[in-house]
Amino acid sequence: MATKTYQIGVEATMEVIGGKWKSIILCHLRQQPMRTSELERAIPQISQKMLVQQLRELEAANVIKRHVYQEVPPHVDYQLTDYGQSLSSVLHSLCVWGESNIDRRREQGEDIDLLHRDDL
Amino acid sequence: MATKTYQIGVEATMEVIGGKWKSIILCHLRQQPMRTSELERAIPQISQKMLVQQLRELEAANVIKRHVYQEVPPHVDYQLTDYGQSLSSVLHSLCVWGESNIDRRREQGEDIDLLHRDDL
DNA sequence: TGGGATACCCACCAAAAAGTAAGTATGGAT
DNA sequence: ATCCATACTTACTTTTTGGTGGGTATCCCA
Repeated sequence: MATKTYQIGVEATMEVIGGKWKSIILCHLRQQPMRTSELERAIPQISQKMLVQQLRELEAANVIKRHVYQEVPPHVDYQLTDYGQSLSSVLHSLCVWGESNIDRRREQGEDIDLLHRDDL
Repeated sequence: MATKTYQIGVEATMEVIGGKWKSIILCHLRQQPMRTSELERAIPQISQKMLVQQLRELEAANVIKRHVYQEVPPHVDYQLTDYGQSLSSVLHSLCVWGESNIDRRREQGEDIDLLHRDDL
């Protein structure tokens, strides 16, 4: 079997949280468990297909856990695993830097808006 | 002019450091200024085209600076701007989490290798 | 005259990621 | 019988990203 080789740690991190949607999903789940429909509302630009696909990949990477409530209509939520919690400070710093980036660009005259700041 | 709207700060961060290569390039530049050929050696999987393209985008985002030495043969290097430096702790935490992710996977029996740890 | 070194740039093509729109399944309420 | 809500799933298309192989420019040196 071939050995998988990384040059530098960040490569492995980006396999887990990289891509257009994963870090956004994780930042939301960092604050509280959320069900599919809540995530759809929190991330209005995402398609249902991408949301489900990204959730499956995050589950496979063991950073989130899918919890099914035995109810009708169906009720499912997603939350960080303990391992996913270990990403919490990384995710927080990603949010905070983005906020400062937005502030800076706004000061330079860009017409730019941020709806939710990360408070925790 | 349309207002650009972000839901959450991490979206803006990922515009700057997202994609397959940008965070890797930045992690290398975090340690010291590097010239094109050094970056090529440090990131052996990247093609010349992608390297140049990503460097241009990082320059446009104002996180790195291109420095031309007036010499023959040509000599150029890239370094973080002051603003790029503000990403330093984010980049470091991305490297460190990746390292722990690799360690964990190795403990679980994966055949996996990491060449360079982030020491600073 | 032409080769070496460095740092590109460009045209073209392939692969991967993402978007769209529709369909499936469950069981309760009307 | 039909509809509702939720949480998917699938087929198909478009967009984005990445790869290949070439070419340009400079000046020195043999």
